Amino acid sequence: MLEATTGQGLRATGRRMTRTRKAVLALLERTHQPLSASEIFSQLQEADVAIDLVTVYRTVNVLKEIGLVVQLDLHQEGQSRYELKEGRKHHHHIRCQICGKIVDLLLCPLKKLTKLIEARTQFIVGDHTLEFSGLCPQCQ
Amino acid sequence: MLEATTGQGLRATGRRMTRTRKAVLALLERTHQPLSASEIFSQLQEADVAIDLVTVYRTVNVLKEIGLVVQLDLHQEGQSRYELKEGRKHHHHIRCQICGKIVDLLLCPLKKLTKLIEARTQFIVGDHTLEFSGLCPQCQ
DNA sequence: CCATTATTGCAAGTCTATTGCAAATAACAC
DNA sequence: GTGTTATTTGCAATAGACTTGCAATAATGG
Repeated sequence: MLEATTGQGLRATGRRMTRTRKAVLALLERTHQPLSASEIFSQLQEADVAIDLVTVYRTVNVLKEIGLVVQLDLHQEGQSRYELKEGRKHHHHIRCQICGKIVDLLLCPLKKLTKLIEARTQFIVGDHTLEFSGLCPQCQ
Repeated sequence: MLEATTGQGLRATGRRMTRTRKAVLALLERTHQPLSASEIFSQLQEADVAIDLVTVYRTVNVLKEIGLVVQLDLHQEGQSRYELKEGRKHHHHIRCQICGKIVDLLLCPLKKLTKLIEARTQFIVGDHTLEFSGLCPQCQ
């Protein structure tokens, strides 16, 4: 059982662990692709979990706020995707331009670069987005 | 005068250099920030150039297709921005989370990383997005 | 200048995501 | 378990970015 589904993080912020939130977390747990809100919606429908698309949006936002879920804005997709955080290290992704498959890149090369950018621009760097797209082995 | 506004790139693809396309190119030339479609629209209105928002969208798409303009998807902005290419080197940006100022980063550290990703994932890498956000010197 | 064909403006539509509000339900005290 | 209360949900409506259909307009080539 996911630590998350016991609801500590939620209750600690005055929120409740509900059936729909459990269902979204469980779906994200058994899915190994970052999912969009509409994908979460339709996959839960197929699994006979009654949930409104609006509730999906509200749920992923809450899960993001309490740090259980990460929001991804992949390269020119026009929609956000969500994946479980679950103590995983910060990482990036590559997405196949043809079949849409998304693969994790288990690295982030940007720590040194962040220092360099801060020195050059005088900004304080807060966050970054790094996403690749290309052709996966099957689609080449 | 911008090379672009003479229209070779357009005519070479069976397209025409029109007053509105010139106006969009000229605006992008004199503006040193990447602009969104709605910003292009409103700034042209202020400059008394009659143009429809729909035409702005179609124009930036054409300019992107013929390679005069680059489309940026900045970090969780929910809209695209456009900047002139004009022979400039591929580069990335940092955006202030408070005032929205966007500064060019005149570097791209990803050539070696691209090779590494191709070796590890067997993808052929086609493109990437790398955008930073943070606090600019004035907003700190 | 004329004919052809690309381009524009307007209206309507699509898609992602958000908000208001009444009804449902989880958490908690008893 | 029962009841109370605040959170959460579903539905409808709305917002914002962007696209499409189509008739009217305007740029090019002869």
